[in-house]
Amino acid sequence: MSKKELYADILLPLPLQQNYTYRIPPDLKDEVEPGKRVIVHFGSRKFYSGIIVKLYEEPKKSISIKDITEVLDESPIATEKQFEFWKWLAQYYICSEGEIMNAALPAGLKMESKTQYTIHPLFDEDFTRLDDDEYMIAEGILKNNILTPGDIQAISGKRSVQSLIRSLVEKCVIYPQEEINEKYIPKKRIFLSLNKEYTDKGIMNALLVKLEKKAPKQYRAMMHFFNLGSGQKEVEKNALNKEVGNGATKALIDKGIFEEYEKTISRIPVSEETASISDIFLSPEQKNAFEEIKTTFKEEKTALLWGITGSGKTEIYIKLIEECFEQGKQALYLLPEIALTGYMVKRLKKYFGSRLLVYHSRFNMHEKVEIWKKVLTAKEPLLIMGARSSVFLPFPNPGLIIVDEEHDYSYKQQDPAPRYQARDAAIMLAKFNNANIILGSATPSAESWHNAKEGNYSLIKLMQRFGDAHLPQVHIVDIKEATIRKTMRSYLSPQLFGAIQNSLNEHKQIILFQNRRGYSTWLECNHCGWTPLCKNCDVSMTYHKKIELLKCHYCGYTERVPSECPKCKNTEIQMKGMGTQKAEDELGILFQNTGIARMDMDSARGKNAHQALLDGFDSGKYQILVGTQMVSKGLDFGRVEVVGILNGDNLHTFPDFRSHESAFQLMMQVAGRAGRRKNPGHVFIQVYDKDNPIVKFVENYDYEGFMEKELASREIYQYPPYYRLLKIIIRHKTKEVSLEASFQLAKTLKSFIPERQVMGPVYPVVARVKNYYIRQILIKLPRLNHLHKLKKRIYDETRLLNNKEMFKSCRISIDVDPH
DNA sequence: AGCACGCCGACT
DNA sequence: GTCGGCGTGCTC
Repeated sequence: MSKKELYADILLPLPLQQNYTYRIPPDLKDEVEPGKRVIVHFGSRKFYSGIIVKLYEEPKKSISIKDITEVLDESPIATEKQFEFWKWLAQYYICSEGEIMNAALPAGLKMESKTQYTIHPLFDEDFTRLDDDEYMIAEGILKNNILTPGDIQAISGKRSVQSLIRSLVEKCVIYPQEEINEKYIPKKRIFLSLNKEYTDKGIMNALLVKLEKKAPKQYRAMMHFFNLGSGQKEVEKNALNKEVGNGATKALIDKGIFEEYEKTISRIPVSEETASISDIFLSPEQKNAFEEIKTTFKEEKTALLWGITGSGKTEIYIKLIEECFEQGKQALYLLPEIALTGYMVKRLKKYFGSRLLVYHSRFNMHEKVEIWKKVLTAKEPLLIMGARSSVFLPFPNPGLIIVDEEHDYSYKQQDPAPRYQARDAAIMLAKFNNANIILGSATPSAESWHNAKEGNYSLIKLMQRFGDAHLPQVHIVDIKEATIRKTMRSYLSPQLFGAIQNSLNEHKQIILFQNRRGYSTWLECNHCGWTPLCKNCDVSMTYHKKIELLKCHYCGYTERVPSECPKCKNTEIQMKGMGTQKAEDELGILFQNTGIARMDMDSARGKNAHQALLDGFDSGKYQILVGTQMVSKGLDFGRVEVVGILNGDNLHTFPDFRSHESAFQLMMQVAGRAGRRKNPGHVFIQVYDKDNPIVKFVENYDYEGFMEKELASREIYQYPPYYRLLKIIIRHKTKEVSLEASFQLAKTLKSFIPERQVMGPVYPVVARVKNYYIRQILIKLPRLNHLHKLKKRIYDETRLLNNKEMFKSCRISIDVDPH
């Protein structure tokens, strides 16, 4: 062991621009290792858990270096490979490594100290020198021994308690203390096993004979023990109690027949494989695709699997996973978040059983930590099905990455940094690990399609529907005409109405798509045209019938519905536009005695609500399902024959360069829900503009035709995939400052970026959110290799602007490859 | 991110 | 004149 001092660079889960150096005290020298978590003192009082990224003997020139307080882990919880990956992501998405780590680690592995107050050791219980508030706190601390800042706030009833706390500490009443606790708690259960002397068969038999006569309950307990344990030598105490009651179990423990002990158990559910992969037979087309994909992998290229809905992509994935398993490696199967709740997981569980782990946001932190650790220590093949954040799992040896529904925008993280695109991150992850990667979609993104056309990816096609299934027929319905002719029934054209009616008569099911949630989109005064707007944001409020409130979909602010127009005192306020709630209501009137379910962010909230809705639909409890985008993903119902898109003209709330692409993808996706089994389905797209070119492409299932046209316009207008985008968002509490800051920044940017590539500054579509005025600048960058330098320059310019006196309180964020 | 310090307006 | 608001800078 070297006598030199040892130092470590610690990565903290905070948006800090650099790592911080700590000294390793001699007694911890043997415990430290890159990848292990440590507790460090950071700032004036707080303790945090950080990760050791590097150890070295020469200290950096720094004024003061603190010691590491504690080493948390016995073995590393992150790998050096991950550090590389994080570093690349931080650089690419212009954020700090701390922010990446924050997104990567499950909450259970991150710790932060909490301040608590105890009785001051010098407290003399002299209350006369205290004022009223101080007196109450002193009483409280004597009663409870420990108070949190929240307790102090509650007792005093004050909003701000800092000065109160300061004076109490000065007067030796309370004493601050930092408490840091491991958040992850292993799940422990009490188990019972036979005491050694009873493992002898003769003794056990004698005991059983005795118990059978004298203590029938205990005899039953013994029998259950052998049953429940099913050959195992131990059984969970609770399980036995449930069968025979506490008394018998206790008696057997007291007699010394059972030994009682605590054991950590896993939260990861165990499941059996119920189907064999060798029973999957690929069609000639699938077989072909499978071989093409393997050739692609040999060439170390990314595979793009373009397969129409129902063409059997999943079977190919399963076969690929099997091959990955044969090499003893892990496979990652990425899916959009909501697709993970459904049947996809169930379907793969059949083949992979306990070798399949699921990872998404609805798992609690304890479960996530266990999955993290299981992946980290995986020596055997594992399949992880997960949402975007699962690209951060600590795979020791990933062999295959599947990005299904590759075009889905939910792969891009929007708001808190890091604003990463998980599909792109997955490609990088594969590169870092020499893993195979396949992107799959029925409607590949413009980016991936372009990459395939350029030869960067290999394109593999699946153009036939599996089995006897046919593609549903698409009907474009002109509701402008129907409205003039007054043949509309609520929001349904006669064609769609008739189809629903027929379908119901034949006991089939219907899915309707409406891309707005809430009841009506906005309210409007009949006389003066006044519309209620959110007081914090520049958007109109949406009426939600169930809660009878107006709600802002941006900040969540709610308001009562006005009984009269505040402008002209008119009491006739009309509801305009339709949301899913209204659609549900009106359908209920049109189709009485019909089960109607609504699926949107409001109805599918909570851990099980989404699944309950789907189960209800699957079991036939509901005949009609009406919903937002949620109904377009990962649903597979055999009895759906009719799919209706109520308003095919404006699927997108905002016009942006991607709105055509996403409208096309969305309609194709929704259409794919119909006729997934033997019966041909029908898709009705209601439009006001029957010449809408996107709808025409959908009608003919002409993906290639659409993409050709779309890419041509992207090239002309310099949008992705031909150019990269960088969106700079400037926010400030006052309008003028946000204006001036954005002008100055745009001017600076134009000094080193060609002027026509700097768009703006402009107001975004919603120019004020949560009382912040927003401006944005869009930068278009040619697809060159040396973008890191340019990005750095752009970032530096934003920092420079931020440092100017006038713009100190501007919040500037950069979104790389925005959506 | 959290916290301390410091500078301005509304109260005793 | 103080209290408490927020804006600013720093954290190994």
